[in-house]
Amino acid sequence: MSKATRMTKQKKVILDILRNTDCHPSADWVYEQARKLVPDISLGTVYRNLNVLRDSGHILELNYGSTYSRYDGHAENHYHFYCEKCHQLFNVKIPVYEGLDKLVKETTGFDVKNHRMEFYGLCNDCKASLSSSSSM
Amino acid sequence: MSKATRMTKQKKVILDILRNTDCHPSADWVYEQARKLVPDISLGTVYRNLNVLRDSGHILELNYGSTYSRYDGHAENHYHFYCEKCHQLFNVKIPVYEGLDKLVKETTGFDVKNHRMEFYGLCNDCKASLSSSSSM
DNA sequence: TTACTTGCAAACGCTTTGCACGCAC
DNA sequence: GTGCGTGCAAAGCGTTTGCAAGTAA
Repeated sequence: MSKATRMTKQKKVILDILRNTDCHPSADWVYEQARKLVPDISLGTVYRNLNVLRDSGHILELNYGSTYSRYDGHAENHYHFYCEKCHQLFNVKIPVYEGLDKLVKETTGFDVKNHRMEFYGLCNDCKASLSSSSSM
Repeated sequence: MSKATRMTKQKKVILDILRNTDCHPSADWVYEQARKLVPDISLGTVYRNLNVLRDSGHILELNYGSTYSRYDGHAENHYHFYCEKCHQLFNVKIPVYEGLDKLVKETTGFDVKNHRMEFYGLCNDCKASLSSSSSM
């Protein structure tokens, strides 16, 4: 399906970083981490590889909630929660409703391949810091 | 909840445009339409008002699927379908699962306020143009 | 009158890209 | 050896913002 895709040191490092984190980092964060292992890696290379890995289905690009994309090294579909105060992304551990794709396919006639769902609100820490009036 | 919010000619025009279209336009498209009614309106004003209207809950900002935001003048929650070929956004007419917010609230403990869902795939036109091999 | 809103244009921030060199295959 | 991937830096592009003038309340 995709082009040759040569496995370079840089691409391997980027994929490893994403696979071994449970947060949903920005391209810049990945770049900072990658520099510890490949000091002369460039930000352009990070972006290029993130796009390649996204296109080949190895990672997810999450582009809601803020002005920049975040990436997720776990490509199986799952839902996310976005905290509107601290802007963190969390995984939501409820089952993915596969049947929804079929329902929408029947309703619209479109060729539905997958779906995404994001929940919005306040995470535990931010909820607490609000209810205790001002925390500092 | 929000500031004074003065009703200006510009803000009214922008809201009217969004209320009276069934597509999900970009800021630039809104700007082009608004110029027909207020010729000397500026793009900065369009962006400022879109943000004000979004913050006051009058419109939705949809920022998935591409590098720029689209806007929806119908603020009640509903789901969307994004065509990966022609990049159009469509409304999906299935009921909104309000219970999901409660489920996630119970699962995570977070203060869940709302959720969004987007389906991805090919719309009817793009599906047809693919199945007929190459249309040109 | 007051201070929110505007038009203009410059600046901003994230992302992409052109180029020549380097390296995986 | 071939041509895809890289580092570097500049450009691209959607969006935001500082400022002085305009205008809704």
